[in-house]
Amino acid sequence: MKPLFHPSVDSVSVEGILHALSDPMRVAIFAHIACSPSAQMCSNFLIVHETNIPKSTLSQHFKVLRDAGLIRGERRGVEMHNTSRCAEIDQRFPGLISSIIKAHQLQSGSRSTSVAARKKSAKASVRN
Amino acid sequence: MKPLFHPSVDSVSVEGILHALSDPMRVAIFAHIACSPSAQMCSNFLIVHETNIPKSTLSQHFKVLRDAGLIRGERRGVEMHNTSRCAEIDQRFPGLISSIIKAHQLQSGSRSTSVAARKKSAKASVRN
DNA sequence: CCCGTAGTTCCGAACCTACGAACTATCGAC
DNA sequence: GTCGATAGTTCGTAGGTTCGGAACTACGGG
Repeated sequence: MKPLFHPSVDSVSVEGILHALSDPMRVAIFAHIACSPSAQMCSNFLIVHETNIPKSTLSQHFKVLRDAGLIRGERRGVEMHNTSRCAEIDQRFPGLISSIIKAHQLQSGSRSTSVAARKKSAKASVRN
Repeated sequence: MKPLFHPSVDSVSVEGILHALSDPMRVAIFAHIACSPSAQMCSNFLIVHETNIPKSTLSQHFKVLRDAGLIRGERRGVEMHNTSRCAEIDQRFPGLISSIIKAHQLQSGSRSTSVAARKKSAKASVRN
């Protein structure tokens, strides 16, 4: 099988990171990985079971996060172990990731909006 | 003419901000506005003259930044004055904006890549 | 070898984005 | 007032991106 692509630390771009994290599903996933102490496999997420998102979409989201350099994926037998690359990135862009995560948690704490609902409201505001 | 839409401070979302700033042209514009002490009208930007981007595209970029709650636009006669809403946002998401701007400057400082070239390279990496 | 599980790839439909052309609004000159 | 220039917006469309179902690959267990 094709080996997974991971960008080198100094080829990750701010735009790439911001793009990857500008999706509610992906920030949620990334926040989960970044916060958890141990590696996580793809499908063991609250969000995944809450929203029963299709596998293909999920796979894409993980790919985007990998391509942005935010996470590292490692095949372990049949399943995939994902770990955050926070430390590396923090060295290149100090404080970036942590302040995004902090803001994300602040938001999801203060609002009772679900992950699914959030996306629509974002698009609705465009039409004004 | 239709009055400009600006979201209230507490209806701005992290995703919206990240999306708006995940475009090289828009971060550049926003960084310029955020750093400059006085209001700026639409077309007085280095980037605009460097890349001679069409007006319609530029207008869209400004709209995205406004809709994300990052800037405030004010019609002053025939031209438009844009000011950053950093202070307001910083109150809601402390440190978010400043760390993004810092990262952006760090990147554009260390790399000699032009704004125009950056976008392509981001897309090229997807195909691996 | 066969089956179940975990992910990936393919592809069509829906959605988003860039930019030229046509439009609106305001100011200044005549 | 009307003509023209300037600064932005809106519209339409071609090209690109994303979502998700169906079909596929990889590995492990029985």
